[in-house]
This record gives sequence, structure tokens and C-alpha cells, in this order.
Amino acid sequence: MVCTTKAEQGGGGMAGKKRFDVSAALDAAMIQFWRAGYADTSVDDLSRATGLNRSSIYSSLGDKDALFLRCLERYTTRYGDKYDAALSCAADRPLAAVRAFFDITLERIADPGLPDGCLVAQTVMATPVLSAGVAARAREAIGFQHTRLRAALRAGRLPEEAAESFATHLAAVNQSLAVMSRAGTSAERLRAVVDVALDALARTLGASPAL
Amino acid sequence: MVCTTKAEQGGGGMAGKKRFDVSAALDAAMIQFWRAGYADTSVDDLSRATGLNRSSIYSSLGDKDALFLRCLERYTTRYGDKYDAALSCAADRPLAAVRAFFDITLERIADPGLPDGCLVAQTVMATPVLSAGVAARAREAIGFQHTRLRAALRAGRLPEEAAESFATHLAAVNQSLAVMSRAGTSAERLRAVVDVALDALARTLGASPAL
DNA sequence: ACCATCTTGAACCAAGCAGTTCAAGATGGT
DNA sequence: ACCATCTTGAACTGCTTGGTTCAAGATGGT
Repeated sequence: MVCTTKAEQGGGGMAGKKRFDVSAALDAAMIQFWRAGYADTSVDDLSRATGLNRSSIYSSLGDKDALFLRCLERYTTRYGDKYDAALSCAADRPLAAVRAFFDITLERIADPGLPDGCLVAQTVMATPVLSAGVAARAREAIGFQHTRLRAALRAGRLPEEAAESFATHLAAVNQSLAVMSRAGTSAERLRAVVDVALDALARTLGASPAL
Repeated sequence: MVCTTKAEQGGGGMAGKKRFDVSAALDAAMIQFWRAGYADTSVDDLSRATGLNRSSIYSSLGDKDALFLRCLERYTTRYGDKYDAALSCAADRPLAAVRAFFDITLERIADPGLPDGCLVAQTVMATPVLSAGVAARAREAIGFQHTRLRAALRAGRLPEEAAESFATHLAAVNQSLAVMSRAGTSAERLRAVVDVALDALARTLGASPAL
């Protein structure tokens, strides 16, 4: 159900110069992969989710592996940009920046229109049974998260060593939200997970540099 | 390859009163599920992993879903007991207890004979596509972890509210290790993830009660 | 009115899946 | 030597998988 024009399907085979909305189709496929994972998503599932025909998926979106990679790419750049924006004020207000960082994740989880968890976390967990390219891309995404956080903490005048270990910790805590949300953990508890980490950051942030 | 007696397979069909080691077979199946997940483990994979015949699996270990549940049960009680033992000194030395708690996970990840990650985390991530019974059992396991940690922190004289939120946080951090280890994160970095959490705990532990 | 372009549904394929059944054979107890 | 008991491999069912192909039909431009 991602057609650009108003024409909708009737009885027999319908077509024409419709040129369906590829972007919307990718979003639908991404959400399907996100919810069910690679292994538990059949091409028929993707067909149903996107409203696209089986043939159309292969001709316009590639095979299952290529499509998954495109979805993963889409996911990482979309939320990667949001994470970057959230951390952009790190030099001035590092704690607020990290809080905003986690808010991106918490809001995504709270969004009823999106699956729980995180596509990257899901993909990383399935690493041993995924294609090498996909697995590598997922690992890379985790690495980017670490780099992002580390740069923000450094900008917030956290010493080298503390920035390194805190970036590792915070990236891990962020991934933990994916697991816990899938376990049905309430929004309040997820907030508690984050708040403890933020408290710890606030204390080491208030300790070394003059605020 | 989990036969009790010394007899090994030759050419034709071989059998007898062998009564293979069910415990070893369950371990092998557990590891297979643990590494590849439910969806990406076929009954043939289980047959190969356990060395048991396809028919033997169904007759002695149940169908795929029942077998998975047994493996999950095995996993949670085995490591649940270890976690309990690690936390047993919480009343006297709460910080050391929590450190020992995380050491269970870190040592498990470091064990080259075991897959990375965590069967519970893996199962929870696949919740939307698993049977209701399995999903519920995995959630329950996460809940137990929280209860365990909360009781230990209370025993360590942490105030009610702090114990609650810290238990939630620490349980989440523990799950994050599963994700990060699957992403290929080094043992040192996993240790850093834990150490930041332990530092935070040490500070709030040293703040409220007289040590 | 016509035609090139695109989409669609359905059929097809080989492979893999979970699950079941059973004759053949190996074994231990007697 | 015999027999009850157990395991095994293999075959089989019916279904789903990923992937491909193609005729039928709908559309827009001219």
C-alpha cells in the first residue's frame, strides 16, 4: 500500500506507470526486519509489509540480503543523524547532550508505530548466521556509536581515559535498552536504567573539569 | 557424539541398549540454539550438534519448541545458580558481590568453548516470533535477574529506592554485555562497561551506609 | 487510437523445513 | 541361542523458503 498515484488495485492485474514510493516501501521493509529479524522474515512477509508484489521487490529492491542491507543502512543513517544532533551541544552542556542522546532511543522505543528493540542490536545478535557484509555493517554501526559518544565526551572536557571508558559504557547501556524493551520492561524502568548512567556521568563530569 | 558406551558407528544401522547421555545432548543442543538462535537452528542442525538421530531427538527430547524450552530452562538454572552464588556475600561485601556477579558473565563470554552472547538475551530479542511459552520463560528469566540483584543490594544495605533502580540498571548492563560481545567487543572493553557501573555503585554504596 | 512502459498475479523450481513412520540391526539379559 | 528392548538411517509427507519467469493488463505520452 505504498503507491504514489491514487489508483488502487481492483480485480485483475493492474499496473501502469505507477512507480511506487520506494522510500515508503523501504520503511515498511525496515520495520518488518526490525520486528521479526532477518531469519524470521520471508520474502512473502516483505511483500505483505510493503504492499509490493514479489516480483517488484526483486526487480526494484533486490534480493533479501541486499534489501536487508539497504534497510540497515537506512536505519543507521536515520537514527545516526538524530544521535549526532542530540550530542551537538556536548561542548557546552555534556550531560544534557548525553541525556538527549538517550532520549532518542527512549522515544523510539515509546513510539507505538515502531517495533521495540533496535535493528542494529537485533542484527548484531544474529551475527553468526548472517552474511559477512551485513554482519560487518552492523558491527560498524556499533563502532560509530562509540566514536560519537567518545567525541562528545571529549568535547565536554572529559579526560581521555574517562571519555573512552564512559563512551564504551554508554554505548552498551544504549544497546541494553533494546534488549530490555523486548523483554517488556516498562518505560519508567528503561528511564531508570538511563538515569543511573547519567548520574554516574554527572558525578565524574562534575569532578574533573570546572563547570 | 554423546554416547555413553564405547560403541561407535560403523557401516549399517547400529543401535542396542546404548541409552545415550541425555545431559550431554541437551548441552550440545543448548549451545547450538545459543549460537544460532531458534529460527536459524533446524532439527538437522540439532541432530548434527548432538550426534543424535533425527528420530532419537523427537522420541527422547521432544519437538523443536519443547527442546528449546528445556535448553532455556537448563541455561537459566545453570547460570542462575552461579549468579546466586556470586551474590551470596552481598550482605558483607556488596560491591564484591556485584563484581563477582558480572564476572560470571564475563567469564562465560571469555570461554572459547561457549558462544558469545547470552541465550536469554537472544531469546528475548526474538520474542515477537517465538511461541508464547518460550517468550514468557525468557521474560521471567530477565525478571529473576532483577529480583536477584535487588535482593543483594538490599542485603548490602542500599536504600529501597536506590536498590530498585540500581538493580534495573545492573541487570540491563549485564544484558548489554551479550549484545556487545556479539558485536566483537574485546574483553577489555567489556570489562570497562562493567567497571563504570561498579564505580557508580561503589560511590552510592559508600555514600549512604556507614561501611 | 496507438504503443512503449511498467506492474501485477500466478505459476514454477529446487531446496530446505518440521514432523512421522518403520524395517533393519545392534545390544544386553536370560 | 534366544528374545525383548532400544537406536539408527532412510524414506516420506506436506509445507514454506528464496528466487525466477512470463503472459495479462493497466497506464501515460503522443
